[in-house]
Amino acid sequence: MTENDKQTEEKIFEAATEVFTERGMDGARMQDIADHAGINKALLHYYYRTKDHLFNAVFEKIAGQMFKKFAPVFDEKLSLEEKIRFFFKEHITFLQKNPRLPGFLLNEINRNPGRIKKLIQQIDVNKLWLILEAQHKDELKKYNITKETMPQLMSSIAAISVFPFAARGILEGIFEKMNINFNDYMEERKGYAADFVIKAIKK
Amino acid sequence: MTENDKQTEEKIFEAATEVFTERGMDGARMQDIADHAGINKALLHYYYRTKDHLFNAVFEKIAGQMFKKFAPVFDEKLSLEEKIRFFFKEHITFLQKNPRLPGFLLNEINRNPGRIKKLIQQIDVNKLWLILEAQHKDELKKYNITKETMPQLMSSIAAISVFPFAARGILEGIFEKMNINFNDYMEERKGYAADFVIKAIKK
DNA sequence: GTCTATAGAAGGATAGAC
DNA sequence: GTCTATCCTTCTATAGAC
Repeated sequence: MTENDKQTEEKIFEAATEVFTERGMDGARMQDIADHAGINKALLHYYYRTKDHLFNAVFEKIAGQMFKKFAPVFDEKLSLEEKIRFFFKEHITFLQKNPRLPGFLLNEINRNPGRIKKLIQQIDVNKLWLILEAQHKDELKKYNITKETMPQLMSSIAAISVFPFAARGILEGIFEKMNINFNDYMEERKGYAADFVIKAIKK
Repeated sequence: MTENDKQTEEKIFEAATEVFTERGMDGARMQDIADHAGINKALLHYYYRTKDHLFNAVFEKIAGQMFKKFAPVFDEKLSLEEKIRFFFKEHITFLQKNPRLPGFLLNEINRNPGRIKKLIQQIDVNKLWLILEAQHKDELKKYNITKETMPQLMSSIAAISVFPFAARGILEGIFEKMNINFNDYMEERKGYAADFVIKAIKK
């Protein structure tokens, strides 16, 4: 693969990411992607054969990025409370830089749940619980966290972080009349969300 | 409009709701809608002229239903805590019966934020706050709720209720390995979410 | 590797018979 | 009001020249 190859393939991938996240698989047009990449439609097929191949490449990259963002929580040598603060700060900051990813992913997974299966299969939830339990054995006694309520808690944390971006269009519509800026709201949310969750789970 | 008209138009609308919520505007096919309605493609155009008209009819009906579900909270003669319990119970029950609505709405609003503007313009957020304040003047002192933090709180409540349905594909993938049933999880969530939020906002 | 031109299929919309 | 047949545009994908 020559240097020039690399550049073109890269340009196509970036253009495809742009267009797919903006319009979704069904709404995206190969012509539009070619225009964004500043090249010809035929070249897309030369590098990626079909629209489906190109989409899958983009989807898997983005889905991978998204899930990776949850990982550091299980490595960091932080208290449970610090981990929660760390997560919201990092995750929301990531989403501020990639605000369209949540809507894109949620939608495409709904259209085709099988797409995400492969990625999810790699996650061993029971193992993650054991890690958390080991890391915070004593600390856990201060919180209402059990293996049984983990799904409720985890999905609530994800919801609080991800939902505002997925529902951005609605929120901005409402905020408009209250003179609230979406970015200010998200900035404030990093701390609010952490306080909110920590308070909720304390015994 | 004859009785027969009514039946056909109704059948079309129901079929369109089914197909649009399942595949989205871009992914839906007029032929598919016609098949679901058990009629001919040309009839769709006879009743709704274009795909766009038909979609808008479906979208506005669904968006209206969704927003109406938030209204009773401001009418009910309940304590703040009871209102929160009432909301999660009612809203999640509604979504259990219409599990694809969240994903559909969030996605279509992202594709075209202007679509929801008209509906949102009718909501007077400042007035809603005044109502809440009047209804719970004394009670509010026991909670960390101010006009300033209302957006954070409201969006968190919506998130906790709506997100699991929008992310259903991901959650079911994860739950599968833990032998958790999505419906059981949602049933449990009605109470969990209420406890969670009430705890979080108590002073 | 990149382009132009075009094939081939799909899908929205309409004409016209009944 | 409902159907069949068909038009016409759009879009993915490929052939073939350079």
